[in-house]
Amino acid sequence: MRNVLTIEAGKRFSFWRTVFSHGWCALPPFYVDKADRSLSRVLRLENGRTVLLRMEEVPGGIRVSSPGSVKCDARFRKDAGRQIADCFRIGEDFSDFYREARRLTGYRWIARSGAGRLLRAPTVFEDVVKMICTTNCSWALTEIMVGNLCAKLGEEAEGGRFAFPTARAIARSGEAYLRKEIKTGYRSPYLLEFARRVDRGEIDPESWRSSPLPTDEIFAQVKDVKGIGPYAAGNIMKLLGRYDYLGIDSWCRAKFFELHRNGRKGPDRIIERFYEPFGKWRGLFFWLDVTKEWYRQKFPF
DNA sequence: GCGTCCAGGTCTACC
DNA sequence: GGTAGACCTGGACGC
Repeated sequence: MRNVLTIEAGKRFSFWRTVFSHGWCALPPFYVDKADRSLSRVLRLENGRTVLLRMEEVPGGIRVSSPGSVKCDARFRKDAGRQIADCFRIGEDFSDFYREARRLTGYRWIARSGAGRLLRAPTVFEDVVKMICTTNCSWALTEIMVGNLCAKLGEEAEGGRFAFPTARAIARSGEAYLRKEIKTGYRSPYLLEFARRVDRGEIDPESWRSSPLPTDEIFAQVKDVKGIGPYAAGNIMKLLGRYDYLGIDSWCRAKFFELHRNGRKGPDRIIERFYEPFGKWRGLFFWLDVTKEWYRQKFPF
């Protein structure tokens, strides 16, 4: 294993809080190795090559190493460093969020622990495809769908691991193939249409991360993708760094009513009203509220 | 082992 | 604008 890069992340950064921020770390081409205390990921470089990289926590940052024979020049370091920093949201400013969290009783743990960064893929395309694969099914089925996408349509990297497929690879696969081999079921035409529009350049999801457009306009563009409804769009917005939407699913809904209404159920507008005072950070406060116990349960060490 | 039912989020048709 | 039904799969359950 060869050290290839160290990414500075600052004092407030928590590697494992970010890795276990939600379910993405369990979906290929991310791989958590609890025994090795590392997160691996297959990256597609700008030169078209795919590499498997291993990431581990070091004080104030992330150490990146490679099990393979990657040419570790300045161009590689810049490219891989940018992609990994993007996944871990290193450049995102959370100071306003932490200031708000410190002000609120019951939420001070957030600033103390460095929670709040949600792990994301290097590309918005991958995040959107994965989010469609989380809709209307169990998590086990999501794992099957994403696993098949990588293993059957992604490019092979070192160690028998696969990259996430490109828009072109999905676009060329066909609906029958997606249904039969990838097990994406009725979502197949949605995935196909999205991949084809991206491949043809009709939509540019990557521009959403840096877009100066108001949040509601980006939300409308995200929701314009077939197969993306309020839940999926709200969560994609969080991965774009905009936290105005809650992205409520059945699990979060049940957890909220368990935490705040002694299990008494009600309509979603009760949840929306509860988080309205949290302003532009409400989506993040909502997510951290319902998943507060996750970290203690999932943290491997 | 087989059949049935249910959960999960979004789309479309209909009122 | 609101609602019902269809979409597809895995898992739970009963026989």
